[in-house]
Order: sequence, then structure tokens, then C-alpha cells
Amino acid sequence: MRGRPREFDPDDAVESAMGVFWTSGYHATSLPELLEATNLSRGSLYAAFGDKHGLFLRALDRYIADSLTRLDADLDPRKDVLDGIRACLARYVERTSGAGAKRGCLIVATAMELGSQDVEVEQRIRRFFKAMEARLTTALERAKSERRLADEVEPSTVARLIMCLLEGMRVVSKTNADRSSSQAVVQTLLDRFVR
Amino acid sequence: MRGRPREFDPDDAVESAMGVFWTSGYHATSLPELLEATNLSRGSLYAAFGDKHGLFLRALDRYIADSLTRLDADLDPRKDVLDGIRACLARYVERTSGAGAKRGCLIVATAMELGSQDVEVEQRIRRFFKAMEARLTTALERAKSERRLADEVEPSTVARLIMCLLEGMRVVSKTNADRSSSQAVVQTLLDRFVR
DNA sequence: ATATTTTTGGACCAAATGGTCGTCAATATG
DNA sequence: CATATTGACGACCATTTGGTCCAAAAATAT
Repeated sequence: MRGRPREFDPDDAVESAMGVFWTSGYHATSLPELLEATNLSRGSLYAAFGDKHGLFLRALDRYIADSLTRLDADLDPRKDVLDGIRACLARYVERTSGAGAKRGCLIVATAMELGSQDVEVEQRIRRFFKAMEARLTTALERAKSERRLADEVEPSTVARLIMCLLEGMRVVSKTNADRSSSQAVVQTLLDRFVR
Repeated sequence: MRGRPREFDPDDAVESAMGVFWTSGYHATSLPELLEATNLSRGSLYAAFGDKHGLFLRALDRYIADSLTRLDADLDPRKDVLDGIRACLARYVERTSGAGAKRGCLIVATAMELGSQDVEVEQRIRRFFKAMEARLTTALERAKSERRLADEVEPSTVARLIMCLLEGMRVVSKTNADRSSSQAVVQTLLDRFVR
């Protein structure tokens, strides 16, 4: 290609921007903050991403992709199902304790801040939850077929229950990052639904 | 009292403001929007509430008070415990379906938007969750003493589990307000924890 | 070496932001 | 009635907002 090559890596910029949006939310993040975090000038940023909203979408997409990647790693079909589910829950327990908990979750925050006002965002959030629910459902169906899930219970319903529970933990732990109570909740859940 | 009397009811103004914050969030709500919703002039609003932040705190306090009032009504100690818990859950199912679901929950939205950056807000949110958890715990202890709660299970842990689940439902239903799945989740929960 | 293409950085902009203040109106008190 | 006190209103303000644009620089292809 002709012309002067880019001096920055767009993916790095997206990652930096993601960090700012993550800690501050969309509206509370200003252009100057974004510029400082990404080390870009206004011109470069707008040329590369269109506008603040475009950059946010990129950041959100990245966050979602990362989340699903971790989920897939935890629920790897080659592993023992229950180990996978436990790993997944354990990860959320970690994420809802200590300093990390205060940072919250970009998806949850975005769902609440823009979920019903920005169609592009709404679509992404909905897809994420659908994807997460689907992965959990698959895992639970596997558990069920191995007779390791409680009998009377439907995998898809439990999947949604777990998803809501985990996301709710992220909300509550924003102002109360108590590890042990998250731990206890997850343990109780497992006790009642799994064998 | 001396001087010209107020022409507006501050509580009405707070309620109107609450509505705007509820649908748009703190940062996305502008002064002009607040002025239109409350029918106040800038001068009056600032004289009565200090600033945008002060008005928001009042609105949040009101929302919290309303929520706890409803919770207390549902979990009325004079009623059958399980009926109370069921009523409480049913209320959340209602709130997470249809148009109302898209509006979300001011507490959850505020927790995510300001929870870790605004100490006054953080305090209020934390207190709310503590209060909600405490009420649920009390109800569940009553259920336990009546042997209507699953045996191996601890009321305080189940209380937190339910709270997280309900708040998580509010998050997920922001972009997927499917009544029947909320219904099924709640039913499954009851099936596994209650007799 | 030159022409071409693209990036860069920041000056610049209009609009919107939250917030203040002075003037006038309405009531209570003497 | 006169005065003191408070409220209402909107003009006004400094700052910040997201966004545009252009001149200079830089790097490639010819």
C-alpha cells in the first residue's frame, strides 16, 4: 500500500479505550481521556474509528469477545462438565471480589447505561447474553445426559438462572465485594443443582 | 414562615426528576431535561436542591425508599412466609417483562454508573442491598423455622443468592424482556429451595 | 529524486454543559 | 401601609463537550 503507514496499532488503541470505558462508562468518558489513554491525537482517532461511538463499539466488541473466549475455555467440551462449570463459577467469584469487583463489568454497565437507547449496543448485549446462555445450556445438557444434574430440572432454565445470578453478583459486588459470600452462594447453587 | 411561598411541591419535583434519571441515567440527563420534567426554572431548582447531584441523591433516596416499602409489603410477617417470598419474586418477574423491563432499575443502573466513584451514592446503594438482603434473610429464617426451607441450606446465603438473581434478571431483561423465562427461573428456584 | 498518498497533531468550532446572579413578585410581619 | 424575607424567572457565564479541518510531515512507489 502507498502512503505513510500507521504509527499505532488500532487493536492496542481499542484495548486502551476499553479500559477507560470500563472504569468510567460511556457518557462519563471524555474525548481527552480517550486521547490520553490511547496516545492518539484527535485527527488519528477520528480517522481510524469514526467517532467516540465507533470506538466504543469496537471496545465493547473486544470485551465481549474476550468474555466468550474465557467462557469457552472454562466450558471446554473435552474437560469434565462439572469441572468446567465450577471453573466458570469460580472465575466469577474471583471477579466479584477485591479491587477488580469495584471495576464491575463493561457489559453489565453498558446494558444498563445504553441497553435500551442505542440499537447497535442493544444488539451486541443481547447477542452476548444469548451466547452465554447457549453455552451454559449446552454444558448443562451434557451434565444432564451424564446424570450429574438434578433430575427434575431443565438445563436451559438453569442456564438462565446461573447467568442472571452471575451478572447480579457483579452488580451487588460493585459496592460490596465480599468474596466469601459470593463463594457461599455459588457453593449452595452447586449443592442444589448438581451431583 | 415569612416570604413568598413555594409554588411547587419539592416531593413532586423529586419524583419527576427520578423518572428522568431512571430512564436516562445520571450523566445522560441534562439540566434542561430536568427543568422540563419538573417544571422548575434553574433558579428554583438550584435553590431547592443545591445542584444536579443533590437532586439526584434525593431521587435515588426516594426510589430506594419505594423499593423497600414494596419489599416490606410483600414480606409482611403477618402473612404466610412462602406467600410473601413468592409475591416478592412474582413482582420481579413482572418488572422484568414487557415495556417496564426496558426501563430497568435505577438502583442497578446507578450502582454500575456511579457505584465506585461517588461515595454518597455508593453508601446508599450498599445500604439498600444490605437492607434487601437482611429482609430476605429474615423471611428465609422464618421459613426455615417452619421447616419450609430446604434443610441443608443457610437462610443468609439463600437470601444473597436470591438478591443477586433478581438484580441479574433486571440486567439481562434490559435487552431481553422475556417473561416466561423469568417465570421459569423463579419457579425452578422455588422448587429447589422450598417445600 | 520526485510524486503520491496517508498520517499526524493541534488549532479551531459550534453547541451544550452545569451553575450563578440580579431583578422582580409574592407573602408575612411590624 | 411599609418593610423584610423568600421564591421565581431567565439572562448570563465559563467551561467542556464531541467533532472538523488543514498544514506539515513522513513514508512509500515510481
